[in-house]
Amino acid sequence: MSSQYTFIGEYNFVIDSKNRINIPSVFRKQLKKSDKKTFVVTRGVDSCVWIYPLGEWKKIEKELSNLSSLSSASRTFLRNHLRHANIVSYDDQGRIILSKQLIDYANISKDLTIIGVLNKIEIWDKKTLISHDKTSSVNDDYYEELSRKVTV
Amino acid sequence: MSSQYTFIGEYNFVIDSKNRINIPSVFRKQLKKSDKKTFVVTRGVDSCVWIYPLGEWKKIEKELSNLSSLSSASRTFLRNHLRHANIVSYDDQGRIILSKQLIDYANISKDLTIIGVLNKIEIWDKKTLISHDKTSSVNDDYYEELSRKVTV
DNA sequence: AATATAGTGGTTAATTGTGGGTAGTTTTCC
DNA sequence: GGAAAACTACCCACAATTAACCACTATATT
Repeated sequence: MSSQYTFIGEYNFVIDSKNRINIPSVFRKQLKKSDKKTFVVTRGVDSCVWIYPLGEWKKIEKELSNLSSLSSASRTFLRNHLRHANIVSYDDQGRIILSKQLIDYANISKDLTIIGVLNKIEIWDKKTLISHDKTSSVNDDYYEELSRKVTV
Repeated sequence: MSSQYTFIGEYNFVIDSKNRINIPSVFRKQLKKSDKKTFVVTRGVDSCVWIYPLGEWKKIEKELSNLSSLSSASRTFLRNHLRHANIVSYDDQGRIILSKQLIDYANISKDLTIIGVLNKIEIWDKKTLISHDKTSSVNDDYYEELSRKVTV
């Protein structure tokens, strides 16, 4: 499964009093018409928020839709992976609204760091990311991410 | 078979004294003209209520009747859940009426949690879901296999 | 210098979720 | 059968949230 998106780089932004966050314009420009200015926002594996362009999310959905509701483990898996996701479109200024649940989950207060990770975008609370960087082995994270993308 | 619906996310609502529950507007907006503001409501396999858009339900009926890939035991199992289905339309405020049988089955009192699961919507009693979350096995082998396979 | 773009902050208007009323219909029970 | 109760299908109302605009500043571009 290959992606046409190449989100890379790191940007510092803020969240405003209405829980709006700006998606960097360089990322927005990569969206296709079929994405309809829409992202799917959900929990990341670490304490961050993951953002997918709609079309990229649809690929994930396709995989998920093969799971049978007859299996109890499948049902639980589906629920747990879908319940934290939101569909959001960005406004004329390029901002999306982040749900309170995700703000809590990612420990977001004011200053954010937005990171492009190929086919998805990560939103981190700035301080949380700094302390996460300190406590986690950079190499482990890097290879873990790679293992998901590349089959060597 | 993939669906055109993308029901995802978790929402907290209440049921009122007339057994009306609101369908989240983000879900309602996805309905097509051919669905005629109508859902099919039935027993979920867990202690919850499953809701399908009318058009989606018709697909399921069709599959059920001619899917030979399912064992006869599976078909019987599914049928026993789906036979409790009833057709409901939502009112001008976006609410449907839930039957007493389904309210009893899903153990619904007042606070609800509504979860989008791709092509269907689950209605849970809030407390029931919380205790279900605790007892559901997310650590069995199959669940872990799913986590590895599906890159969310 | 003038123009355009990006990020941030507000204001206003529309939508959403929830509660209730009522007239008509169906069901229940004696 | 007929009265009482329960249930529908439409209404209206309203607070709170959300979406749609407008405005300002700073940086980049021509």
